Amino acid sequence: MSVRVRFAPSPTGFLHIGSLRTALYNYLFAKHHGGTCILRIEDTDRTRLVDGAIEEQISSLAWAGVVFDEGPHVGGNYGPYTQSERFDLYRTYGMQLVDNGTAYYAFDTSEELDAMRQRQQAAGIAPKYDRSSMRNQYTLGEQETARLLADGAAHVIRLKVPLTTDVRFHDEIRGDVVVNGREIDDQILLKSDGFPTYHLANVVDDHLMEITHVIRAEEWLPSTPKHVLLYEAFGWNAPTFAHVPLLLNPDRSKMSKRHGDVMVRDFAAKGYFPDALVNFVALCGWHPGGDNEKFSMEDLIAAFSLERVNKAGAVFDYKKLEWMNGEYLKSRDPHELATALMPTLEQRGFVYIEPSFVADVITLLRERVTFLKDIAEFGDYLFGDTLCELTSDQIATITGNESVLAALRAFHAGFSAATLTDEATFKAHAQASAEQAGIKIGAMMKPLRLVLSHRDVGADLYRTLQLIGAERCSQRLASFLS
RNA sequence: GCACCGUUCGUCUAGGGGUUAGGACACCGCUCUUUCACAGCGGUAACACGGGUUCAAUUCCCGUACGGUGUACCA
Repeated sequence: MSVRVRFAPSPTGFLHIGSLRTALYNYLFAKHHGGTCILRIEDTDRTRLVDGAIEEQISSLAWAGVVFDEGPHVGGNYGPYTQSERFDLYRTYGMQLVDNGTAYYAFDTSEELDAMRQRQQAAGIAPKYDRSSMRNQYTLGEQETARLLADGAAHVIRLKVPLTTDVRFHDEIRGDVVVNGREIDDQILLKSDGFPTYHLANVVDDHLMEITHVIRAEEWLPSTPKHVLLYEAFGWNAPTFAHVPLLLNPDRSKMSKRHGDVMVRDFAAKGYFPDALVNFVALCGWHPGGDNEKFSMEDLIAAFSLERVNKAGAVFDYKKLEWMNGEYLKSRDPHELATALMPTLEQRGFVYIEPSFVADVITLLRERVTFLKDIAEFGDYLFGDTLCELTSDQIATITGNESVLAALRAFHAGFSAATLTDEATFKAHAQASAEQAGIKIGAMMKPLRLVLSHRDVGADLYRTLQLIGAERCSQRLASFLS
């Protein structure tokens, strides 16, 4: 049987980084096994829908390289892939359970349910639907139930959980899990608005779409027994379950904003490379063994297995992610990077710049920054002639010492395009200029850098001057010295 | 509260009955260097605790502690 997995988000907002990882694991698992990866939209909570969320999530996923073989946007033989378009299906299947005695009608109002929970809390017992005292098919009797239904009374369908039998299932990551029936609530399957809850819709769709492996976040582990019960009630075989560990905040709670970016689009906007993010996030909770940490999508697909997914949650380390991004920045082809940087440069007003020049600048500066777009800022003195303001400290560094100024004048005086033909010539000229003013070459370099770039730090000066070009260097020296 | 899941350096992790417990990020130091970086070299730093089982346990079992998740007509 070929592998079929699904990623099933709710369109309630932007794509969360944790969701990306769950989607990624599904994708990797499917591709590793030559299987099918499906996108299904779980929009059964009509109150939480967010406009445009589906499109945003799909595009965030696509940005990261997670694409689907089936889904609302690409079609497939198991559609529709949006649950609201499968509305009638769930009622039909829900009724099937009522008919076979594994689910039942209940008529309680939310106030009555609240009161029940309060009573239970006061009595110190776990809040759970009390089938024997609430208003449902069993306490009301068949006749009254039929009458209420005929009157169109608001009602829900609840799962009839066996009172004391153990529910057991195997999780690929966690092993065998056993939960006693008395711990499991009579979950609502069909809400009074006619929509299914997650649990019903999820099980029905996973079965109908022939899902073989349910790979989802650990937060679903506690409700899995309900799903197992549902499969049994329908007489269906349950898929294989695999609950992946959570992504965590530094305080080890479930990852959320507050501690940093959590939406995939935030990472994209910040300038992370999609493959760096994917590489990093794949390694949060999974490791193929060995010392390698760089994995392309192809590598990940080849290496991925559920057996090597960890059990414990992983704190999301933004620092290490930055390092990872830097690694990608350093290993990428400069010409490709130049193309990617062009829009940013244009935004900053640097137009008519040769891509090959940009590539040279990237090669020169990329070891010093984390993000590609940082180069537009960090190398502004290379791209344009409007330099940032010098601080008073910086001015003092240059003009505070008469010898330094003398060295700069000497440097300027003998400076020409020929000075930059090779590094030795440049060095010799700088050396001579410093000596003439009676200072060491080291004492002149920083002031020289400041005059030409208005920055304290930067790349190797010889290469920097070369890229600025002899003419612009001369102009900058002249305008400062005058 | 109850249920479930988890616990190797600060963080991500490798490992696995006998190891100097390995790597990476971060941090510190050194080297290189006109600066900042990069790179190279080196360093600090971990098997939560208590019982078993065993010749031997960080590794297997059981408890405890701690943490997380769940406990909705949300997913």
